[in-house]
Amino acid sequence: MTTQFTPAVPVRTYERVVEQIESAITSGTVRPGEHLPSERELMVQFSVSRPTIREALRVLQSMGLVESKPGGRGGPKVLEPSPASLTRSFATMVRLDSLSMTELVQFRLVLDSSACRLASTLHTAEQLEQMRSCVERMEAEVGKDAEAFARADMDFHLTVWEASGNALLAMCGRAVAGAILELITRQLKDSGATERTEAESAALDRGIFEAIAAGEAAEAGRRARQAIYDRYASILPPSDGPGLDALMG
Amino acid sequence: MTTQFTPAVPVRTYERVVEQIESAITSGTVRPGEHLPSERELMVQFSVSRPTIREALRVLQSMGLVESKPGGRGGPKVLEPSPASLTRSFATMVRLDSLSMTELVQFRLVLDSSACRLASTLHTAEQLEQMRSCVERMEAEVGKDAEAFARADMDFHLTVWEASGNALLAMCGRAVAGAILELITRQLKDSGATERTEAESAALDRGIFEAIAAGEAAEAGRRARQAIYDRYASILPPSDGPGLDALMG
DNA sequence: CAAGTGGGATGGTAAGACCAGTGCACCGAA
DNA sequence: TTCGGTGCACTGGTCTTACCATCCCACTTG
Repeated sequence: MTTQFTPAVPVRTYERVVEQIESAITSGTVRPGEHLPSERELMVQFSVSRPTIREALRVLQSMGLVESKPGGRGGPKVLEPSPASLTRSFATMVRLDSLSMTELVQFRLVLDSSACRLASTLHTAEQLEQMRSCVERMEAEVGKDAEAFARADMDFHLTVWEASGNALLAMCGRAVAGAILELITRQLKDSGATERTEAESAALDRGIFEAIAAGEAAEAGRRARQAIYDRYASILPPSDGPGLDALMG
Repeated sequence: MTTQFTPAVPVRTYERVVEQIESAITSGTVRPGEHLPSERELMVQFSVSRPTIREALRVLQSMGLVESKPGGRGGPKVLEPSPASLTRSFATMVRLDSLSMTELVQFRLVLDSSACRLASTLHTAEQLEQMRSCVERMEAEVGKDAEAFARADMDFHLTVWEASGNALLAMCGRAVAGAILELITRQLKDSGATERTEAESAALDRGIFEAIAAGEAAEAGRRARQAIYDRYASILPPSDGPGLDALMG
């Protein structure tokens, strides 16, 4: 025997509770909508104290797996799967990492063009109709209600992400678009100079829509890239140009 | 006055503690590597009891923001930003069936090919050397140490993501790769059938490396796409084919 | 039979205590 | 003087107990 002892890593009690409950949920032993035993019941079943149970429940809650409410008969409720936790993780990462505007725009360029390619072949008739509606709303609001225009713009992209059939792409797209929007509005409050590009934006989005409608994946991707580039390149430091250009070929 | 009372929503004490500490971290008041006050100190500063502080810390810990170890002078340590929490979210969602493996692979295909394109033009000499080293490590471990091979493989992609110059891309890439790896290895434990593709994987990665080294962005992206496709298409349900094919053009 | 009231269970929070591990400072030996 | 070991103080981990606010349900009462 070659002294193959495994390190005696200390394992937190509440972590084991988390593991067991988590696997009970993912394995379907308890289904969404059902209730776990109450804290007092769990502390008996796990042979641990209530604070330990509670710490475990807090972790599960922050993962979006369960929800605790007082009173309701029968303890913590198992929630429906939801992207809330992923969205939050993504958002905190974006906030935490002191990302540059260029990185955000670059990332969105990647996501958007891919989503458009996918949407070109995977869209449903209904989604296509919704895209058309959004584009028309944009065109109708050019130069009028800036907020309504922005909303229509966002709705268009939401629909595209939806139509890509990839929930991950959709979630990241929403998160990064939100982050960009936030930074932009903050930045604009300093510098002024807002609209005037509305007409161009609407035209770009219509171009994307038509490529998607025609099912021309490559063209849709190209137009999406170009749209992001045209819209945001001007607000990025010129020194960051290579980063964007590398993706434009 | 039009009866504009806001609902007296009960707010959990530990949630407020989480918020305050979280904003202290995201705002940079405390930096990664630094220590928060000890639990006993925090319970004085927040005027709450220790269990409340601990529940808040468990939540922050599950978000990957802090780490608690006994002894070390000065309380919980603030961690470097890491994709760990994102990785876990991905894996959990797939296990809960609210995300398919195909979506995960598709997402990685998008990220990987973009990262390779960027890396082709933005890489430093040092990073290039590191990539070469990883590829050679892979080739040396073919058919030998499976774990060392996997590590070299992962290191290669880590370097590529690093070289892309986009921290967001890198984080998401690491997260999705980690999730895929975790899910795959679990799946393999059930089905057996592992190696034999190691040689092919090494060859694919070498191809990517050479395209990056040559600065051929488009070719690097194409090869990265192909590599993901070849490696994972076989484990995905054939009905999900269109999703991947749409990106392969 | 309906409306209101009470009880009982739940989660939220607090206070106090003990244990095990860690790091540092101090002190003794080389 | 310097190196090494020992002890102490502090940390987090866990447990116990307790009290409060809330909520659901059943029972009582009109």
